[in-house]
Amino acid sequence: MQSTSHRSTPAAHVAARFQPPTPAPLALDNQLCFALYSASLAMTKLYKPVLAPLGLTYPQYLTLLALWERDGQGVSELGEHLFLDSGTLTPLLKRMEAGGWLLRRRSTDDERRVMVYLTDRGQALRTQARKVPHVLAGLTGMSFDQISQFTQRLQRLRTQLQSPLVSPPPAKVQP
Amino acid sequence: MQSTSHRSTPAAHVAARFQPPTPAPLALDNQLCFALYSASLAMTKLYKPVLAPLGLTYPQYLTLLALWERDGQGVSELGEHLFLDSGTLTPLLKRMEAGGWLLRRRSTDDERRVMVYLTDRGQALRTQARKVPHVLAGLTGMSFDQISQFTQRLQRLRTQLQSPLVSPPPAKVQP
DNA sequence: GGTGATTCAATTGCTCACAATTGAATTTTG
DNA sequence: CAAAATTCAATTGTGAGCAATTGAATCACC
Repeated sequence: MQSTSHRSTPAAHVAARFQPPTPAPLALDNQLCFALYSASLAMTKLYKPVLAPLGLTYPQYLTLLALWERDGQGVSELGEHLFLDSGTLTPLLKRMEAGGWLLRRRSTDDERRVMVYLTDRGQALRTQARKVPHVLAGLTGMSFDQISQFTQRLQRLRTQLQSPLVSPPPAKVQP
Repeated sequence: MQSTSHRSTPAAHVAARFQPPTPAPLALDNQLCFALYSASLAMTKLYKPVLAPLGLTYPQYLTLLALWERDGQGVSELGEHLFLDSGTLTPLLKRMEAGGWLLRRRSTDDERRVMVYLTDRGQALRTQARKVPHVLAGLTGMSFDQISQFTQRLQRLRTQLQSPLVSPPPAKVQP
């Protein structure tokens, strides 16, 4: 039996283990996207036990970071900072409101907007959270400087991904 | 009204906009975790329109990459490669089976195991997918070398996150 | 060779993440 | 000012991601 690809029955698949070695471009370990994806999942898993005692999930913690930096943001404003949309934030914020971290109040100026305010409890947590980055920095085994540089590189990547280049600029005149 | 923290009523929060500037360690943009998280989301969004014509989601595409590299893996074996567990993979693989990309067959050797085999359709897609990394590389505006280096850095980070260091080794004798 | 521990995938329940749509509020235009 | 377009958050539906549990199959040990 050759390693060519005439295998349509389930039975034939059982022996189907050998195939021409995957050319490097498609190997999982050569994918930037997979390295990013799996590293991000690993980071979430690392944060989980640190945040669980505080009663927070990872995206909820990020939301608090954004609110500690600026209290009283609208939902979409918050979404711009966190790169999340209302479909994600609305239920998340409702859970956080139920948990007593924040309040959601419709703006009096513009009743379409819903403003998000930290409660005293949400404010107070900032003190507790101050050690979180240090704990995590310790867990990564990276120096402060390494972390800072890597963070900046990822921010640049994010920016590039968000405004992707058109590979060959198609000579398009105005329609 | 001072910027101290006696704000318990909703009304008081409406004016609560000014606070002592967040010390750098808690700023969203100084968090490695957030840079990683948001870059990963941005990558997923970039892939979406590229994969949608193929009928694949991003995690499904990663699963195919793993299977193209080695057909006929067990669920947990696949999970080790993708860093995902059965709770994630089982429904994902069922959807992919329903879509005709792969087959799930219980192993005859060990009936606890479920083996995953590509169908002809799943195999055939590899040819189509060959251009995907190039398309994406183009969109990132990074050179092949830059991509490769960044990928390796992220893999190292992932490894570090997965086996975190214990900050001060607690002098613990055997119990 | 039986039994107790282990190893599996599957399931359940919860939380994101996002596309697409809805409906209300606001702004722009005629 | 009234109609049309726009801007909002919320909702709906789908697909992850994972902790915890279940139940079957296998293995280890006596």
